[in-house]
Amino acid sequence: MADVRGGDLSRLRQLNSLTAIRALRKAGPLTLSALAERAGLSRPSMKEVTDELMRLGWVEEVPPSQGTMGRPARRYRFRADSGHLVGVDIGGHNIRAALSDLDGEILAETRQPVRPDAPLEERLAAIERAVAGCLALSRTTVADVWMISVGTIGVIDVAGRVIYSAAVPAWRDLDLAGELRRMFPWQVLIENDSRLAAMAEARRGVARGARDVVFLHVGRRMGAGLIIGGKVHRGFGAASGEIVMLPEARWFNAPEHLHTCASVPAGTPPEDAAGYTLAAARNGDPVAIEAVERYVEDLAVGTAAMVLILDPQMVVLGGGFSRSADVLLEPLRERLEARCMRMPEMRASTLGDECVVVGAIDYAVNHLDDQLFTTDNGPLPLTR
Amino acid sequence: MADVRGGDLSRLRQLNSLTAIRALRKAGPLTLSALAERAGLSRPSMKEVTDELMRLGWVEEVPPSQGTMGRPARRYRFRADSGHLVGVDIGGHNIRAALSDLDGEILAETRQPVRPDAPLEERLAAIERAVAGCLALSRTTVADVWMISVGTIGVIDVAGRVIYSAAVPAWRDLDLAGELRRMFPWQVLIENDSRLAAMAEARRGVARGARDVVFLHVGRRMGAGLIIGGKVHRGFGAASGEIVMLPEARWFNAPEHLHTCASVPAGTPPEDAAGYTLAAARNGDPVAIEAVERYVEDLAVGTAAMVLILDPQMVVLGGGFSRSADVLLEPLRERLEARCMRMPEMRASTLGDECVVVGAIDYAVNHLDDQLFTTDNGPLPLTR
DNA sequence: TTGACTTACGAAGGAGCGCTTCATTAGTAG
DNA sequence: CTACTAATGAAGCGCTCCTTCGTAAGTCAA
Repeated sequence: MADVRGGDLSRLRQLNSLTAIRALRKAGPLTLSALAERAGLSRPSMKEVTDELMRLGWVEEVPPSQGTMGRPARRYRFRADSGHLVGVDIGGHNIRAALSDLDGEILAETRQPVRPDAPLEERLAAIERAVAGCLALSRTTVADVWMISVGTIGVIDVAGRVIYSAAVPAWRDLDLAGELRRMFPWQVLIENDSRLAAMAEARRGVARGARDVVFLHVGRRMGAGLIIGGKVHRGFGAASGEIVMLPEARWFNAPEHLHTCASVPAGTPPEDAAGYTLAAARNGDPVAIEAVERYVEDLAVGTAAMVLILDPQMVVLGGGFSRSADVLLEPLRERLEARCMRMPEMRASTLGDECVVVGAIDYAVNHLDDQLFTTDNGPLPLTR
Repeated sequence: MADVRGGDLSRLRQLNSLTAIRALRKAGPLTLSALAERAGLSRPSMKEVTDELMRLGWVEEVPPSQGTMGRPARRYRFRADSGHLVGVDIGGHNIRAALSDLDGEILAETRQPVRPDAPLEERLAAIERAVAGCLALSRTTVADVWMISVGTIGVIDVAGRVIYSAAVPAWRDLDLAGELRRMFPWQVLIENDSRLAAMAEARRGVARGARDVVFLHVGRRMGAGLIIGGKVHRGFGAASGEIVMLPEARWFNAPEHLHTCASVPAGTPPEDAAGYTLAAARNGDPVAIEAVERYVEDLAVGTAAMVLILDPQMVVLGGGFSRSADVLLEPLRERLEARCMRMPEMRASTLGDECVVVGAIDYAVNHLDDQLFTTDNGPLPLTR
């Protein structure tokens, strides 16, 4: 409804160009006839459209497919390499970066370890190194990149300023968007990491195709990301998904059950304790099993709140502990069934550690699509 | 993004027609020049567009405004009366109906009392009487109406079947949409009453203009309605907003604090007890004040869950008890401030008892707008 | 009442975009 | 080598919007 606007003939051409681009992005290389049919245009018209798109660098010809009847048809494909996107995951211990083409196809990935208590400069330098590494790996220059999309823990306000970050002390009150704009001459997007992970699941993970998704980040810290109507739901102050802050939802202290389980041998480093408990539960250790049960019991309360409030199509279990989804998913389902009106589908994430970087890329692709296909902004967003 | 599609010249005209309609709906009667400017068209083109719209019955001329410089300009207005919408609120004790024009301007309203335990036939007959009354009052015929939009308590599935309704026994498992289609030859919409009330607040009430709104239905029964991105959020199985089902959210039994307050004289009918307590608290009765405090304490938990999860722009306090918002709103705000990361604006509903009927109308208008302005469906949705 | 000024109207001519049609071309199948 | 298939490219048409310009219908001031 927002993007109905009138205009002259050139607008029609713009619309048809975008339709063509979209069809090519979705369905790979297409012949002129196929493209024309999909877009509802005649072939001669579509020819002009593709000619223009080729001139502008959005589309290129590929060799015709062989072995077909009749004269071989030209085929066109979207030039996903006419621009590039960078995704970054700023975690406590690691900074991951990835570079992708405009389709979100990942072309290079790097990782830079960083101490959680590293001062600001060190952390920013690590980001710069990670991104530079990606560019070098894929032989891409700064000018080839259009957008950088960053995910980080904590609450980031609408302007890209870090409001709150329990895990990374140096991060608090930082104008992250400003820093990034200083470092890179690209459009800057910033989002909370749980929301980006949710995005990744909804676009290429186990929740592909679902419009309303609740993503549970279960790990040493708890978090949640919401996809509503196929889009990241940030909330008015970019503070959505913070159910962990509500004591009655019992998320905040839930991981304690796993960390302090009596089965864990003394001297286990704290970051390994939960993993140990989960493994022990898998192997039948009754003490560990009980700890996991208490954990899931708490986890279920906050999760039920989200399910009851939103009635999502799917709940995805992600985050560090989701490697133990075999021990967690079934008990969680049982407890939710007792609490919820309508049970959503429940699945475990399969994307692993790259899930936030990948989500950052997907978020950028989504953003780009909006810019391209929301016909409001600007004349026509085609470049050379 | 979903509604970018190519097309020929007629599509451009369609786009421009819709733009004109939208401008006229939003900004009242406009001259040709004003209209052309808003739509970004030249005057001659806009003239043709309006000519066509007048031929089709969507638009009509009004007398030119006087006292202006230069030759008086023709003015056009959207003919909101070229179609009508019916809204119905099926409550436990009352059935309300309203008839509006396409702008949602209410032209007639009726109310039919009905016993909560009335059998199905009686209830359906009351609906029919209420609607017929509206038509008679406004001298509208069945053929003038396009759509009926119904709000009712309980959970209604996506197909319009009542899944669950604690308050109205006869309602359970009813194919309400089917019944309504049998009764009226109109397009049928069904929604939960809390969601419709939320819609009313977001379109014409205290939350006007807000995109993300949490509406609290506080009364003898508790409920919630969500507006996300300016639209009613139903959830995948139309079961959103049911936080009352979660014991830990402490909504379900919250009204008990008001009903069983020691200040209430013996013999007070149960439906008046809460009102009595709230009034007593307003007058400074310490026992009642304490009961209200306990009530708000519980109310705040479920509300905080919604605010933390969604981070809405605004929370609206509605439902029967919202008449006592002066006693409730401030304490609720205090408790939320202690729990939430970012405080949403908080307001009390002002729409009163008609809020659900009005919301039903607004929902229908919204739906109509979607049909009109989502350029996908059908050729061009213009009628005579 | 008249003349200057302002603003809208309506008709004419032109440009851009998409459509249909048809002869031509480049393959495969027998 | 011929028949068949399917895409190509050019020509001509119609629709929608644009610009331009002379005309019409008001207000304002003398």
